[in-house]
This record gives sequence, structure tokens and C-alpha cells, in this order.
Amino acid sequence: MKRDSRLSGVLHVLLHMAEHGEPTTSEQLAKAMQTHPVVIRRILAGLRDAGFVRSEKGHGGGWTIAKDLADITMRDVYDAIGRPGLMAMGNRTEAPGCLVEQAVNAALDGSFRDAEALLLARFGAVTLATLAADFHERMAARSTSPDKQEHIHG
Amino acid sequence: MKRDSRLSGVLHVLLHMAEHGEPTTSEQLAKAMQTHPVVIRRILAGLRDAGFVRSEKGHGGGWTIAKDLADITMRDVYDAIGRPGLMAMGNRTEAPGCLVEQAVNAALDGSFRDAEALLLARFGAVTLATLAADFHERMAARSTSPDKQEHIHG
DNA sequence: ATTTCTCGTACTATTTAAAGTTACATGAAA
DNA sequence: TTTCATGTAACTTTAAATAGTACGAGAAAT
Repeated sequence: MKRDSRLSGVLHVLLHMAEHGEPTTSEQLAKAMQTHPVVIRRILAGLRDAGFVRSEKGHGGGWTIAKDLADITMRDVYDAIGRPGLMAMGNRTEAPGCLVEQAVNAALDGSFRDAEALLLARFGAVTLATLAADFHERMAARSTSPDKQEHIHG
Repeated sequence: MKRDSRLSGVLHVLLHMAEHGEPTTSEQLAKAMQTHPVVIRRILAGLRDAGFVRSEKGHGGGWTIAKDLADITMRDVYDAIGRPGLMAMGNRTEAPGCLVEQAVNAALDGSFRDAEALLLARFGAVTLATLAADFHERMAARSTSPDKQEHIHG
């Protein structure tokens, strides 16, 4: 099963944007993410509509974070990219006439619903500020072991 | 994101097999599942190797359940089909050099691990006997409201 | 024996979703 | 008015799952 990496991707982009400070262009972000600028614009479109980032055209334009990092949770980001499915498994048929399948679906659905609720609760408990702090800790840890020193993007 | 329906599928097949009693051919199961016999054989291969079902060739051959339904959990079935990924989301890069991505991965991984553990625990608590009982309840419920009466497969 | 039935599995084809790319329009600053 | 940057639609490519084909092997019926 192929896994969707959009959430991981946006979070990564947002943190890079936050580190960078001044407006960051899609091209700069694309380079950091090793992807295409259009992919960045697409991935950030939902965040812009939700008011978490701002984009500006023309000279000196680019993307900036529009809120305090402590006020954006992973859950917010997840919502902003359109709440993609969380579970890799689903039912063979969604509204089956077959009673056997109904019984199977009921058992699976209950488990999946609970797992999703747990996941969303976890997402809601982590802010971008948390992630940024973790990043800075990792930076500090790396600089104290100089043998592992390398550029942020290898 | 496309969702894997193999677990849902095998469970369905197993219950049909259990209801049917005598050896059931891949073709019969395929008809009930509206798919191809080869798909059935493939989906049951792992179950056979794990000893949950038996297959026999030639006249009067087919598939039979090899254990008591109460001794097979959804978790067993999940294991037997090769433990496919449970989460629809993953990390953009698995072992990133980028510290920002490491921080993002760490946060997501923690949440996913917990959600998976919850899911597997739930799977382990449901046996095929549970599902069969649920199916029979649904049968009973349907037969008391005759307006909804239809063949098991519509 | 040989015909028929059934599973086993390697191989190929189809389908589907994500990701990448191109192209061009819009708007802002130099 | 040129250059830089986003906005977005359309198209292409890629990767994974699922479906389907073909043929082999074994077991039972004739």
C-alpha cells in the first residue's frame, strides 16, 4: 500500500518557512523539499485558504506564516489539506447487501473509528511550536557531536 | 488514497466458507465476492500457510476452515495476510538527513505507532466466532422484518 | 488410462491515485 | 514595461493494487 506523504510534506514546508523568516518562494521551498515549485503551491493552497499562511506575488514575494506557531496544531494542518483518509484499510463494499459483509464491516469500522479518533487527538496536541522546539534540540545535539556535522540538506 | 480491502475481503471469504460447511471452491467464493477465483486463491494462500484453512485439489475439493472459529482472531487473519500497513500516511523520507524532517517524522511516528497498537489490540479481541454470531443476529433481525427480505447476495 | 475438476502460481494487463511537469494567466515591485 | 512570483488548469509519468490469463500439478470419477 502506498502511503500519502502530504501531511509530512506540509509540516516540513511550514517549519522551513518558519526558520527562514522572511517570505520564502515556492522555488526555495521546492529545493529544500527536493520537489517541484508547483507541488509546493498546491500543498500550501489549503493552508492559505485556512489562514495559516499568506502568499504574496511579485518581487520580494513568497510565503510567510500568518499565525503564531504555538497556535497551529498538526490537526489544523491535517484539516487544511482536506482531511485525507488516515487508515490504509477500508471495506470492500461500503453499503453491502450481504449480511456477512455487514458484520465484517461493523467490526472493522468500530476499530478504525477509535484509531482515527486517537490519531486526531494526538495531532491536536502537537503544535508547530513543539515541532520547531524539537528541531532546535536536534540542532543543538548535532553541534555537540561534530563528527555528525553536515549541511541541513545533504 | 486508495484503501486496501484485503483484510475485509478475507474475513468475508472465511465467514462464507464457514457458513457453507462442506469444501467450497474458489469459484463459488469468487461468485459470492464478485471477483475472480484466482483472487480468492491468492487471498487465501497466507491463511493456508498459517494453518487456518485447508485446500484440496480434484473432485469434491475446495477450501475448508481448519480451526474452530473461536480460535481465529481478526489479528491472526491480519498477520496471515502479511501484516499490510495500517496507516494511510507515512513519512516523505524514511531516514532523512534534514533535521526538520526528523522532527516531523518523530512526531508523526509516535502518533501512528499508538494508533496501530490500538488497532491491533482491537483486532486481537474479535474472533471469527464473534463475527459469525453477529451475522446470525443480522439474519434473525432481517427475517422479523419481511419487507427487507432478499437473497444474501443481491 | 484418461477425462474432469480443482488448486498453485508465474506472468501480464488494467486501474487508480499520487506526484511531477508544462503552460499560461494574474498581480506586484523594480 | 520588464521581471519576479503566485494561481491554477491540463497533461504526463510513476508506482501500487487488483484483476485476469495461462499453464502446471494433483486428486477423483469414469
